[in-house]
Amino acid sequence: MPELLANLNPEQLAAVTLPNEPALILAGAGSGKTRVLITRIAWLIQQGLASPATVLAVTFTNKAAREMMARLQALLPIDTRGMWIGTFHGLCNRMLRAHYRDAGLPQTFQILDTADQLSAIKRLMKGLNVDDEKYPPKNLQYFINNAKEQGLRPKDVDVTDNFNRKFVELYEAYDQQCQREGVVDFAELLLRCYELLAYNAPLRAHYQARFRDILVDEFQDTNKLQYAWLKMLAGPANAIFAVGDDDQSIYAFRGANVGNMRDFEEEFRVKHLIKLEQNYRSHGYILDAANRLIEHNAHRLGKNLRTDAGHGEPVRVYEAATDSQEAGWIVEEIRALINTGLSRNEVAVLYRSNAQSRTIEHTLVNVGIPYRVYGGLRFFERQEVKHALAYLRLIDNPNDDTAFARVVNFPARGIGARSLEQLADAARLYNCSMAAAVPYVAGKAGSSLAAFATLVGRMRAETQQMSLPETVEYTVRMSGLAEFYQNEREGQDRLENLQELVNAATAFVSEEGYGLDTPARSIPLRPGATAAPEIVSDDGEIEVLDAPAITDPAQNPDLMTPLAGFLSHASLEAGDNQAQAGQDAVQLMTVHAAKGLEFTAVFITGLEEGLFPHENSAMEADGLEEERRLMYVAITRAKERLYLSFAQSRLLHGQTRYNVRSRFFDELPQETLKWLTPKVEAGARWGGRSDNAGYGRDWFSRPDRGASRDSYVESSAPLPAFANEQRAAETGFRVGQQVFHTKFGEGTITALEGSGTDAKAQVRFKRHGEKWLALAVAKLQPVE
DNA sequence: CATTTTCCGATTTTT
DNA sequence: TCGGAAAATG
Repeated sequence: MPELLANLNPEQLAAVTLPNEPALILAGAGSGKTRVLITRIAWLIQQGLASPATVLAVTFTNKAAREMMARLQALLPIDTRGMWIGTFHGLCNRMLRAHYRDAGLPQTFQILDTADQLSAIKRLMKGLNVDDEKYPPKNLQYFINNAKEQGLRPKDVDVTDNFNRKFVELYEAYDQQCQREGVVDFAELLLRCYELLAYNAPLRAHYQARFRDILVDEFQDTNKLQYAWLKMLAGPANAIFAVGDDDQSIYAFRGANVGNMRDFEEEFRVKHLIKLEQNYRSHGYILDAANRLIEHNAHRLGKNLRTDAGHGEPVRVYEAATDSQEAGWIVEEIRALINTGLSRNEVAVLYRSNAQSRTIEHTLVNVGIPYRVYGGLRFFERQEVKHALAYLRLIDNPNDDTAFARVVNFPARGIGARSLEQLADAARLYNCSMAAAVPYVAGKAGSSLAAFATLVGRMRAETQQMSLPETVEYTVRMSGLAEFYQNEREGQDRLENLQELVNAATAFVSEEGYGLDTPARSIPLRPGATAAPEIVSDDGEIEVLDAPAITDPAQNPDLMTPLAGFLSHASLEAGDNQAQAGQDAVQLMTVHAAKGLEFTAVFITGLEEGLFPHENSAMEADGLEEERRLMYVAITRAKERLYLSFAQSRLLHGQTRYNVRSRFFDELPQETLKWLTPKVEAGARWGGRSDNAGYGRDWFSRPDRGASRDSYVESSAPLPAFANEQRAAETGFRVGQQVFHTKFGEGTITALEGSGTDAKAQVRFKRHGEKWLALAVAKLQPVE
C-alpha cells in the first residue's frame, strides 16, 4: 500500500521498513515517533511479514496502548483487540493468566494497586508486631518494589546491616502473605512473568517463536526488570524494535534506566540506529531554545532537532515580584490569547510541582476562565468504587485479605478492631486467610463475622451464572453499599459513581467482545473457538492448546474470565480523573504529565532555583541533568508560543521564599528570548550567583533589587501593593524570625536595618548573645 | 463506633 | 499553609 508509506520522511521510511533485526530509533520530540511505530506494524502485516498474532507492542501507559490500537485499526482492516498491544503490566498479566499454574498462581489471582499494597504491608507488620516508627511501611514498600524491579527475591538481596536484614525478612514475609492470599503487586506482575519465561524453556521458546516482531515505545523509560523481560522474549528468530529518546528520560526516580538504550545497542549489536530529528511541532525559536538547553547535558546519545517552520515568535520571559503576580500575568496573557481566537484547550500552564497549581487556579477562577487540572483522584481509586471492587474480589477470590479487611465492616456491621484482631490471630494460627479463619472465632465477634461470611458466600453463589454487569449491579446492591450511600447526606456523588461502575462493566464487556450474557466467572468461548484453550505443562513438556488464538487472535487468547479481566482492568487502569473533562478549558499540569502532549501556547512557570531545577534533585546523581531534560520536555510541548516566567518571592508551605531565577535562563540562546521585564544580569544580582556551591543552597537569596516596582515594562497587570512587606521582601527576613548561622547556630532576628547590600540584622543567638550581622556577608538561613 | 483533634509531610508518577 | 491520616475523645 503506497499510501501507507506516503508522506514519511527518509528517516521515518527507513525505520518503518527496516528488516527484522534489532533496531534502535532515536526519536526526538515531535518527530512522528508514534506514527513510525504504528506504520511499521501496519506495513509488516500488509507485506505479509507479520500477522496480528505475531506482533507484540509494548507501551507504558494504557492511553498510549489505546491510541496505538485505535490508529492501527484505522489503517488496517483487522481486529486489533486480540493483538498483544498493551502496557508491560497488562501484557504480563495476560501471560500470567494464561499460564497461571506454571507461574504458581491461583486462577483468580488479584492485582494490588499501590494503595492496596501499602495496606497489605501495614497489616503484615501489625501481625508481626513490627515497630512502624522504626520501619515505616512506606519505606518497606519502596524497598520491596525496588528489589523486585532489580529482579531480586528476598534471598538475593544483600544483607548489609541489621536494619536492612529486617527489611529483607519483612520482604519475605510479605511475599508469603501475597502468595497465600493469591494477590500480586505491580512489580510482582513483571517479576513473576519474567521468572515464568526464565525458568520455563519450552514456554520461552514458544513465545520467542510466536512474537516475530517486538516493538517498544518510550524505551528510555524502561527499568531493569522490563528490559530483562524483553530480553527473555527476544529469541533467535525475532527482533526488538525499540523507540525512545534519551533526552526525554524524566522517570529515573521511579526506576527508569536510560542506560538500557546503550545496553541494548551493545548487547544486541544494533546495526540499525536511526535518528528522527525532523520536528513537525514547534517553530524555530522554540526548537533552538530546546536544542541549546539540552546541549548542556553531558551523557547524551546525541541528537539535534530541526524544523522547516520559520523562526516564529520569540520566547517570552517574564519576571514577577511574587507568585500571585506571576499568576496574574499568566492569566492576562491567556485572556489575550483567547481573544485572538485561540481555543482554551490549546493553552497549557506547566509547573514543576503540583503545589504551584493553586495560585494559578485561584486567579483563573477569579476571572472566570475554565480550566482543567490534570492528576488527582481517578475513577477506580475512589473509595466507594474500591469498596465495590473489594466485594467483587472477595467473590472471585475469598482469600484476598486486603479486600476482606477493607469491607468486612463497611457498611458498618458491628465488627470492630477487637473482632478483627481475634480473626487475624486465628488466621495466623491456622495459616489461612481471614475468610477461612472465621469459623475459629467464637463469641459475639464470631457470630457477626459468620454473618459477613454468609453474606459473601451467598453473593458468590447467586452470581455464579450472572453476566459481568449483572454481577456488579447485584454486588453494589447486596453489599449494602447502595443503601449506605443512599442514606448518606453527601452520598449522591458516590452513589452515581457506583452506577458508573456498572456502566463501566457494561462497556468493558462490549469492548472485549464478550456476549452480554457471558457468565462473569467462566472462561468465555467466543464465536468460532472450538474449545476452551489451555496450556498444560507436564514435566517441562508443553502442550500448546491455544492454537486458535495464534491463528486468529480475536478468538479468546486471554484465558481470562470477564470478572478477572474487569478486576485487572480496574487495578491496571485507574481511569481518568474526570474533573471538568470534555469542555474547552485551559490545561494545567505538571511538566511530567505534559510529556507526549502538545499545545499551541505553553507557559512554563516557577522557573526558579530550588523549584525548577528542584532543590531535591541536587542530592541525586545526575539530578540536574534530569531536571534539564524535564525542562527540555516542557519547552518542546509548545508549537507556536512559549512563555517562561519566574517570581522573586513565592509562598510555599505557609512561608515566603525568595528565589533566584533558574539557571536554565542562562543556558538558552539569548537571541530567542524576549524579556518582557528587564533582564537583570547575574553580576548585578544581590549576592551574585554561586554556581559551584550546589544549587540547593542559595535559594534564600535576596529579592532582585533591579526589578523594583516602577521598572517593569509591558507588564499587563499592576504590581500588587505589598508595602507592609517591603522590609521583609527586601531582606528576605523579618523580625522575630528564627534563623540559622553556620558559626553561631540558631537565633531570633530582633531588628533589621538598611537595605540592599547594606542590610543588617540584629540576631539574638541562643549561645552567643545578640549580634549585628551584615546580610551580604553572613549566611543566614531561615529555620521553620 | 463516630466525630473531633492532632500530627505529619511537602517533587515528579504509571502500572 | 493545607490536606490527609492516625489518635483521642464523647
